[in-house]
Amino acid sequence: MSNRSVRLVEVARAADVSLATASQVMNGSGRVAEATRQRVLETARRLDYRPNALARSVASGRSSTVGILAENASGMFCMPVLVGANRSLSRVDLASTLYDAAHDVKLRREHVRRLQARHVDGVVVIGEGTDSRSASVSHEFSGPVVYALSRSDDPQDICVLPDDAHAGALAAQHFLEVGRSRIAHVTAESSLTSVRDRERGLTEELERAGQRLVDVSYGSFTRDWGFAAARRMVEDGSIRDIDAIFAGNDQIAIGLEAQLLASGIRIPEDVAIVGVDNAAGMIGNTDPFLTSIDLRFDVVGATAADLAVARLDPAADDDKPTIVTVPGMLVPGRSTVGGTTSPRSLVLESLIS
Amino acid sequence: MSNRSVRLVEVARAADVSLATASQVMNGSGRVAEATRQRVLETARRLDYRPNALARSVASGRSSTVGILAENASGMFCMPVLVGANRSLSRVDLASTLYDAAHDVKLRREHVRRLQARHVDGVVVIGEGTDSRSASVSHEFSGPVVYALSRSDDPQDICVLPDDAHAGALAAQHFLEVGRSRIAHVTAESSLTSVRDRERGLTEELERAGQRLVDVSYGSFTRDWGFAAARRMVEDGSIRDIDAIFAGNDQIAIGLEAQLLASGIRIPEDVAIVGVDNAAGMIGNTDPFLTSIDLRFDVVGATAADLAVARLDPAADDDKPTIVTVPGMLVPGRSTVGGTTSPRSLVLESLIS
DNA sequence: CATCGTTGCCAAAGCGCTTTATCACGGCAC
DNA sequence: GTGCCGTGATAAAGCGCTTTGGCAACGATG
Repeated sequence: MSNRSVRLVEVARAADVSLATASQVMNGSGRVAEATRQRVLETARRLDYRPNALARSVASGRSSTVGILAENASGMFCMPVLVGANRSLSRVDLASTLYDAAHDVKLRREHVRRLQARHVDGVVVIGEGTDSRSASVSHEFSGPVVYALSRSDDPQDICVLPDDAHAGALAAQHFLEVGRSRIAHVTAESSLTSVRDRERGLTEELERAGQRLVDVSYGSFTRDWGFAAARRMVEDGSIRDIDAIFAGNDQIAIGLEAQLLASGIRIPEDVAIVGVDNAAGMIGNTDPFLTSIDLRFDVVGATAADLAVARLDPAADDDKPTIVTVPGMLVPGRSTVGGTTSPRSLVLESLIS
Repeated sequence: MSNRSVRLVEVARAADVSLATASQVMNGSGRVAEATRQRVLETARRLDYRPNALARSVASGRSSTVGILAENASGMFCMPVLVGANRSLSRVDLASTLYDAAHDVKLRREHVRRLQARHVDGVVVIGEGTDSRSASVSHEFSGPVVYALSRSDDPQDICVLPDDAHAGALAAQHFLEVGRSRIAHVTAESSLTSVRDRERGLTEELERAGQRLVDVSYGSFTRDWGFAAARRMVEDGSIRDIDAIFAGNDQIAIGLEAQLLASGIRIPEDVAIVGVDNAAGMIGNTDPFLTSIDLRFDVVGATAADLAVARLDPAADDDKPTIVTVPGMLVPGRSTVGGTTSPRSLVLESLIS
């Protein structure tokens, strides 16, 4: 109810300068004597002046707003990206307006129009993962467009993705650190870039240590595939040749764990397991059972936003790496580091869903 | 790069009317002959005119934007609320700008200022649950402020919350439907409103069927509490008097399940379990093990937004129920309905014993 | 002393749209 | 013919700020 807010012109009047000068003081442009500048700032503070962002926008042509177009905001991975992007943006005093296409092409088009109508300064498109593709909207905007967690179908566009190869390398390093060397990889379709990249990172890092990957099974990102893969390994005895498994994601990892434990194989004593996604962390569980690689989606979002912000400034916009990757982080759990191996832990993790 | 967009004045010129008339056609105000109106609309379409939302805002004083202030966007429950609110808002062509206070009081204050500066038409504050309280910001805005998933500390404010009592009733109904009648309640601190409300709903519904609650244990919303409670029930034999447990949330439910299974009690044959939160659904798992009550946070968000929108219209804003509750929905899983004893359950059982 | 470059400030012209007050016009009643 | 009224359209005045061009005043320069 602090209804009528203070106008810049009132500040100017009170500070005994012109509106123009006051305006220049407020956004540090133009030439203003230090004394005057201070006087105006002081007056503004005294009157509790709040710039009217809207008027500013229409006058300057910039809305100080970045549009966020989520391909599907309900998706599991969207939130951290959104939060990261939002944090970055609010640091530089940019607002973000969210539009959720919810996988609906028609809705997405509408949203693009809305973003245009609102004259957002830039756009961050949030996809659903390394292997998701977004229809490019770059040509529909005059400002910068950055794709987070998705590849645009236009190779010119800037995409920010988690570093899948690095994730694989992290797993390899961790296994080596905890003394494992006979590693298997149980993952999803080999047609997926993320799958291939993770495997590449894993093998390269192993090779650097003079080791090599013992076994690879391609399937899908599901718990059932984890079950099946583990059963196969147990049945054909190949589990004997292995002391660690890098799982394509946490779902697979949980399936593996459950089946292995059921077959009397101890985790991590007999087989250590690392997953990807840090699902436990996502739902706020510290001290997880499963060691997992957090792909740092928040950083992906923040990076995308930062890139958009950087491109906002017309200066020096030439260096254009079109794919930017963000390194992940290994979150240790008892599935590799051991410690109290309570059966409880496993039950917990697998029961959650 | 469809750089320069069409101005309303160009539409006006092309349709051979004045700017004023065109403007009036565009937002249905003023008196315009039907023929003229059609001509203008047709011209606008032909030229692909997109109104400049910013200019409109500054001229009309309304920004067509609702601010969303999240107490902590990273919280598990925020996303669905946000998505729901956003969906509602975009239906009436309102943009939403998100500000995440991340539990930081100072940051929150800054965000409030930003929201003021941007002259948002209304605000939706997103809290962290029925028992979370939000500092009222209603007096800092001239427009409507609605609190979702949180109670404002000013009793005048409008708060939208999940219907905890209804959740309890749903659980009771479900238990009765699947033939259970000796129900226990394992939940968190009895000082919490949500806890008391859920219990009230549960007992009232049971009483309606001539049954009564057999046992209640208060603890906390953690797995460990679920364990402890189950152990106690097993040890003192009270588990014998029970054929179903309503758990305060999914974490407790998981703890219960794990411990009960470990004690050789079959789920759901011996004891059925219902949780609250639908955590499985949240991470995208259909066909969950645990039957759980989805509190419909998305609807909470949508309702909050709708209320804010309704209050936007100066007309008829008098009816003010300050607490609005949203009914939840039971999502059946195998912990009550049984069915295929999936490998997972088997694993769990064999693993424990 | 005339010239020039700085420095500090401001008047005024937008930005693209909304809204209000006004006006021209044709029909209708008297 | 005069007066009135309803209709449709418009000119013009904002909205609150940014930005440009220009103008004094001043010290430095030759």
